[in-house]
Amino acid sequence: MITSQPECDKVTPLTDTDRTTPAFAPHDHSACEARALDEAADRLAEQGGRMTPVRRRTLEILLESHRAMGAYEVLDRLAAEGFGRQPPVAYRALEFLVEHGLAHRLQRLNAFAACLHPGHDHAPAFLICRACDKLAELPAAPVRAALADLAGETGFAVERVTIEAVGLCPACAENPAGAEA
Amino acid sequence: MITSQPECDKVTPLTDTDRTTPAFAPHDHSACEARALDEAADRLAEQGGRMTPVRRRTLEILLESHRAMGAYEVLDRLAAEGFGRQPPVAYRALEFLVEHGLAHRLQRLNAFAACLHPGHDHAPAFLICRACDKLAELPAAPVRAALADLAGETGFAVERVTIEAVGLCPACAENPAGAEA
DNA sequence: CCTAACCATGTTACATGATAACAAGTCAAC
DNA sequence: GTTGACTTGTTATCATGTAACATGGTTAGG
Ligand SMILES: [Zn+2]
Ligand SMILES: [Zn+2]
Ligand SMILES: [Zn+2]
Ligand SMILES: [Zn+2]
Repeated sequence: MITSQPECDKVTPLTDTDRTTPAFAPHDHSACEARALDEAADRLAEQGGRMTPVRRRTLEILLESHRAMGAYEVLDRLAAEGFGRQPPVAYRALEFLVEHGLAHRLQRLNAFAACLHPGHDHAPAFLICRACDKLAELPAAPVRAALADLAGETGFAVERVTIEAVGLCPACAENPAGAEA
Repeated sequence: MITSQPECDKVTPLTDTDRTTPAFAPHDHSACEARALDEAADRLAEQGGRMTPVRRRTLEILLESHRAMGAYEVLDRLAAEGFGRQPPVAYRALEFLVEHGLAHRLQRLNAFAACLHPGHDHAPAFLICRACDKLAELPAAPVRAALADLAGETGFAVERVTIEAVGLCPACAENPAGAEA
């Protein structure tokens, strides 16, 4: 089950729970954040991209919560910290992160989220909690395989797939009021 | 294979090809269009919605091509035909169609497309050709099942899923120039 | 028939999301 | 130290989506 979908096993050993529910389950988030930043730096070194101040700060902002953030929400944060206050500032940093596999774009929300497994290329499925806005990345290989089967019958050549589910995370399902931060 | 995913078999018998590749394969499109309109009317009768002039015209516009259209593109068409020229006119009609299962919203494109199988509730996967912009609806039951398995492990309760693939349709794969209309 | 309630349609104004085009600063290579 | 690639910033504009309100039609009761 694990071998079919390579996940981050180079920097820190992860339990099975870590792989699929890091956002919903309580966890040591500062470690979570630090690990993602480390892996991001590694990945950029391999790829040749430059981790500049705006880009790093943008990634840190995305990593603070397990939520997707709108570009303008990110921009406000950047502007407040002395970076530029015009939309392209945020869009360019976000675009860079997405292109280098350090963040994902969420189509359903017109928003962006830090990638939790930046160690390698991957195209996960997302679970978006409509109550607390948290986000989980799932290994989507089986889902993609099912889709590829169907598409193959029609002769359609799939290049990129978006798989995003909206629903309730375990915490919010139990406690329909405000879930814990 | 067919029984697990109910598809339109009440109005016109459909071949297997009709079910999955109506947009990419050459076909009698005016029949295709007429059938979808009929089924839409039936469905609305069951549900109690009113098929008013703007709504009908909006659906017809979406049905003309097997493409997704932006709300403002629809609005231009409506305005040119004497309907209102302000955004809410188009958005309201489109929202109505989506709510009643007569059209779909494409997240990747910020756009809308007529449903080709409005006979019943369904949540298909979409194949979007990046060359000719045509669109196909696939029965997504197997894909959804694969996703439900994964989500179930995390305790996440999936409510709605978006599955959209971008790629090349058979015609455009053969002929990278402009495919036939 | 008249009216109240509801819904559909239209408007204005605004909020949010995204990009084009250009100017200026940084930095390494030569 | 100058060239050239890249990064960051700006202004201006476009695209997408909604809130709030006014008007007009349909319909059920009186
Ligand atoms: Zn975390
Ligand atoms: Zn939640
Ligand atoms: Zn057709
Ligand atoms: Zn095509």
